[in-house]
Amino acid sequence: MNSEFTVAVHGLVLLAQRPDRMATSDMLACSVNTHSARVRRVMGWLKKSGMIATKEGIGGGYVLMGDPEEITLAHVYRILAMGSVVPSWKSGGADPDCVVSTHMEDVMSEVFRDTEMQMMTHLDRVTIADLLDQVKKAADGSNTKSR
Amino acid sequence: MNSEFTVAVHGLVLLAQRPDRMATSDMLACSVNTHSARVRRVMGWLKKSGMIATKEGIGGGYVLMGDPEEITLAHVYRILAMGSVVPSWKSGGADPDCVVSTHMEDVMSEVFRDTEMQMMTHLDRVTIADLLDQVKKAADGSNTKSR
DNA sequence: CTAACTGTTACTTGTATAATTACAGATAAG
DNA sequence: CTTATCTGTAATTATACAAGTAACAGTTAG
Repeated sequence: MNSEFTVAVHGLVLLAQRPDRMATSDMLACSVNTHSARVRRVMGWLKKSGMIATKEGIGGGYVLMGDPEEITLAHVYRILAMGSVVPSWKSGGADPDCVVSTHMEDVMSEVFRDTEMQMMTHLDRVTIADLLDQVKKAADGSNTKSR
Repeated sequence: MNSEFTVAVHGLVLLAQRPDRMATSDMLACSVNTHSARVRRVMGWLKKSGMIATKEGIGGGYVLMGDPEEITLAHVYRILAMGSVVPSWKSGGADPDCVVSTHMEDVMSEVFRDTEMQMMTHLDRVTIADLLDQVKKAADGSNTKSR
C-alpha cells in the first residue's frame, strides 16, 4: 500500500468535507502536507477514472463527482496502488538443479496476488464517507477534551 | 509484505522438501539467490520463534521443527513482516485549522491495521506444505513439457 | 495582458533495503 | 591442540525506490 493511495484518500476526504466539494491543489497539498505538484499528479489519476472533475484557470480546482458513501477504498486502491503490497524483490532462480529455487518465484507471485485480493475485501467495505465520519468523531473528541 | 517474508517462506519450503528437513545457510542462500549472511539473519528470527532449530559447527545447519502442514504463512508473517504493508509515509498534520489534516493520520492508521488483519485471514489458510505441493506440481508440469 | 489555476516532466534529495564484508563463537574431526 | 565447517551478528557499501521540488506549458477569468 503506497503513499499515493494515502494522498488520494486524504484528498477525497477533504473534498467530501468541503461544502462545495471543491478544493485547489494548494489547499489539498497543505492539508496532506506534501507538495502541490504531487497532489496534482495523484488527483490526475482520479480524474482519469471519473471520480473527480477539474476546473482549470481562475476559480478552478478539483471537484468530487461521486457520492462519498459509494466511493470505496478498494476503488481508489485499484486506480493507484494495485500490486503495491507485492515486494519488488523475488527469490530463487539461481539454482537450476533445485526445483524449489526454480519455481518459488511463481508460487510466491500467486500467494501475493491472492493475498491482495483478500485484502481488497476489507477495502471494499470502507467508504470515503466512513472516513469523514471518523475524522469528525475524532475532532469532536478533541474538542470535548479541551473543554 | 517484505522480502524477508519471501526469504523465510522460500527457506521453509526448501527445508520441508529436504529428506532430513535440514539445510545449511549456503544451500539456502543458493536456492533463494541471496547472500548467506542474509539467510542467517532471517532464519535467526525463525529460530527464536521455535519454528526451526540450528546445529552449529561441522555437519550443522537449519532444521525444520514443525509439521509443514501446520505452519501457516500468517505465522511467518507475524514473525517477520508485521506492519510491512503500511506505508512509512504519513499524510496530514501540517494545517492545525483543518480537521481532516489533523486527524487523517490516525484514521488511515486504523484503515491499514484493519486491512492487514483481513489480509492475514488468507495467509492463515496457506501452509508451507501447500506451497511445496505447488512447487512439485510446477516441476512435474515442466518435466512433462520437456518430454 | 496578468493572475490563478491544472497538467506534466525532469531533476534532486532522502530513505529504505539488499548485498557484502568481517569477524566471533560453537562444534566435530583429526 | 589445530583446522574446518558451520551459525550468529554488526557494520559498511551499493542499489533501488520514493518523496520533494523546480520548471514550464496550457487553460481560463477578469
